[in-house]
Amino acid sequence: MDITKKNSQNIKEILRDQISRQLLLPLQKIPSERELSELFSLTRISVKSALHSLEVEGLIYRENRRGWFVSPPRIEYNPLSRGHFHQMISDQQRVAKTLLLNVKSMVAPSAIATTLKLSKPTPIHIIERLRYIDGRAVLFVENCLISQYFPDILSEDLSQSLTELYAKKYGFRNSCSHFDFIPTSAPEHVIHALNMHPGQQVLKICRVNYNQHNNIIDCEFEYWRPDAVMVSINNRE
Amino acid sequence: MDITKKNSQNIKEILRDQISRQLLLPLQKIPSERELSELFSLTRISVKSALHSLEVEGLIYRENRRGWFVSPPRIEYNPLSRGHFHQMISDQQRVAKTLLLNVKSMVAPSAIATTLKLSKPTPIHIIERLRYIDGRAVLFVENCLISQYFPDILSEDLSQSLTELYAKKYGFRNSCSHFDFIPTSAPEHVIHALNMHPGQQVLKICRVNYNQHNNIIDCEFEYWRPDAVMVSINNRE
DNA sequence: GAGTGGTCTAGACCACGTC
DNA sequence: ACGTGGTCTAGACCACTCG
Repeated sequence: MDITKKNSQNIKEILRDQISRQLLLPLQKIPSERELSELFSLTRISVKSALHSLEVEGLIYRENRRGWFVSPPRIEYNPLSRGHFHQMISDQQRVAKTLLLNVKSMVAPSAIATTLKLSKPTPIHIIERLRYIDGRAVLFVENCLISQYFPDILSEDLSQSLTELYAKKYGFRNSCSHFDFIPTSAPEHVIHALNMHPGQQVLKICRVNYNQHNNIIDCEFEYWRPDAVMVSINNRE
Repeated sequence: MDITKKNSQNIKEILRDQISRQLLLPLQKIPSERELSELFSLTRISVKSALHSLEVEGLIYRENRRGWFVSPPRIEYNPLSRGHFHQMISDQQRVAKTLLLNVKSMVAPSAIATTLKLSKPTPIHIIERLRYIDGRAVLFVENCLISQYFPDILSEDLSQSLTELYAKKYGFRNSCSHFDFIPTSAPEHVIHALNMHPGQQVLKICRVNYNQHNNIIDCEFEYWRPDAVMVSINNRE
């Protein structure tokens, strides 16, 4: 009876249902907004709003101007475990890939200087990388290294695990890290690298690393597609 | 020149600016969508989309059909620290309040049975509470207690800290907890209690608690307004 | 060039909150 | 009773992706 009333609920239920029955599979494309609006006799604005709400739930995601797709299961991210990215992903029977985007050297701008607790102008390297799971770009990572601790690091292969490189090349062990997890939106260059659109939500993770002498040696900003991840922590006392 | 082109960027910048200059203060109401659409010569749909993107960023929030408001600073939530809710909030110079909404007793439904690792039908109590910071409802909490561990608990004051009550009345110490943090949307009754609208994002936290004998005694589902909180963790090794 | 989502207009009615 | 956001129509053009 109320079919005309709550059409946008309708389309949400049907898509949710098709996803849970696996008629639509992870990474698969959903029919276009125009097709859906014909199918359900809705305007594109209404369709868009329904899709948007499934996106927030984490069931589907967007690639900018490419279309809507079904989200794969979330990765469990455990900040207290030692493994690095590729190991974490393969432990969960998924395929990881890392792409080096960009390397910059500069004096730390004020936001980063604050995070690294620098009291005077200090040279840093910024390493920008893009990480894929099962071929999908889900994570943009920006590492900010205090240059003096890492002489000659730019000549290394920077698509490998940096934590491992720190240990092998410089003998640094991670004695302590601080993490912040913030649901927010991402800066322009991140949005672009992830094929997202300004105004979409990400999970931002700020991490500050201390070596065995309790010096801050670098910090890391991670921006995750919010449907791709959940944070999992075990607190033993 | 491009004023007609990117109006929705315009309104975003101006509101962002007014918020950062504190011309608009936390908890203060923003002019209505209709007023803004006149001010900026935009349709309400465009205004709504601009507001929505500031909402995702965490700068403003909505109360269902009441209007848009400026977000106060985020609370830092540290899952590894022992303090309970009221202490955590007052440590950050903010004012906490807890409201008991509802108490139910039932056999654990399957989703909760899974979380509590129950192998057979088991009676539980569900305690639903709403938590306020500075007068704003930001957190819906659902505690699921395995009844056999907590005889007669329903006669206690359930708006106090449950962790403390567990210790005082039953001698339980928390030996270990497991946390999951998930950006997603919330069930109907949660949305309603938080004055939110279906399809809005929340930060969902699932917590499972073990006592000193390593038994799971309860679990907790928290749903936070996503602009109200950041998760903060220190990992000492 | 065809198809996609992103943005936009100029209205309308509804459901709910507030007074 | 009035103001608020929530939903919706029926179009349009733009920016980008893909083959």
